[in-house]
Amino acid sequence: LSTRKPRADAERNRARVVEAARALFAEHGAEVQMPDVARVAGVGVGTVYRHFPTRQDLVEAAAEHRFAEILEYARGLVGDDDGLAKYLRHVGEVLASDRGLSASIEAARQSAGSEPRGETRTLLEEVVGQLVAHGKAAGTVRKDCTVSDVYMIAGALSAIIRTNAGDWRRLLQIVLSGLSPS
Amino acid sequence: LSTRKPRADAERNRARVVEAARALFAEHGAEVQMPDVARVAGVGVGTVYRHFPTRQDLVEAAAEHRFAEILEYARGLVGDDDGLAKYLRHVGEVLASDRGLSASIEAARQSAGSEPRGETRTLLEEVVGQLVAHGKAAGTVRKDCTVSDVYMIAGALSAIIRTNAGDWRRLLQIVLSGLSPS
DNA sequence: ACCTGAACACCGTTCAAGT
DNA sequence: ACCTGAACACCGTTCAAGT
Repeated sequence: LSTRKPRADAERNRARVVEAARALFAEHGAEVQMPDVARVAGVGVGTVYRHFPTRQDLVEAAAEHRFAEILEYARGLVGDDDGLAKYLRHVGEVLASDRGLSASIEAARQSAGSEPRGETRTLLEEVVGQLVAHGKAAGTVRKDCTVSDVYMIAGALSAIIRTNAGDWRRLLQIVLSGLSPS
Repeated sequence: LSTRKPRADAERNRARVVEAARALFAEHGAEVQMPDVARVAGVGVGTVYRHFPTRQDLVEAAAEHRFAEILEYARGLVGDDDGLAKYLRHVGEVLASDRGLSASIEAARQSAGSEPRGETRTLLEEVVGQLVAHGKAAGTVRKDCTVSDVYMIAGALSAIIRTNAGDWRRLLQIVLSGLSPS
């Protein structure tokens, strides 16, 4: 795709839309409406749709910095024997603090066939693989644990947090116990 | 509330609506529309709303027989040392075979403060309590396991199944391992 | 090139009119 | 007493007109 210099005001508007979306989704979750985002961003609805063809695209863009944040944290855990446990706890914390994020994760999965598209997600998968591998070597993680398991568990935590279906820390505790070598 | 004999056609219509809803929700999941239910049931939309004030009420009514089915199965597990594991596996099977059911469970949780209202759900809670207690006595279940844990796990399975976020049998395996005595 | 916001489409829900 | 379905409300998305 040919990406030529966008006009200055277009870029500014795009940034404003993402910023408004971040704030609104984090506080109110997925029920935020597009006209609201436009109003808070100070642009017309059409502008929102120009930059993000669908609501889902906006939700994902608003969640992107959270993934970057999580990736950063995960990198700091490489080499830690309890890295996987700490990683999942951190994911839980972030999800619990940003109501829009779990909606984003879920919705992204609904649409895409095989989910993690985007630079950040690919890198994240790599780092999580290292955390799993290190845990196995250190004897803190079961030999049959996979990166897919970790994704699925993050999805489960996300669902429990989003629907308020219970104490996510308790679920994490159970799951981590299940992932430890017998 | 005063419940006086409803008219015969009203009762017949109600049954038709539930029957149509069961079939449609099970096959197409939560995206089924109210006018579709009305059409398949052979009644007007207004009639659907007369019997079920809100879409959610209809979804729950359509899911009721599944809960009854699960309760029945759970009763047969009382006294089985692996009752809890078998119970959760069965819940997974049912959820995987009825796309509307997990939507129902999730949505019910969204609305109600403390979820399990209705006769069946109360009885179910009782039986699950017995399964947990028996497992502890038999040494197949951790001492700190609670009925809430079991509900939360069912919720997690439901979410994974509904969003196609992974292999629910694998999640079940991990969680059961986590609930076994160390 | 990009922006705006009125208009459209879709679907849950209501209610005036019928039997 | 209950049923019907046209009409309303709401919200995601589009597009004709503007700059």
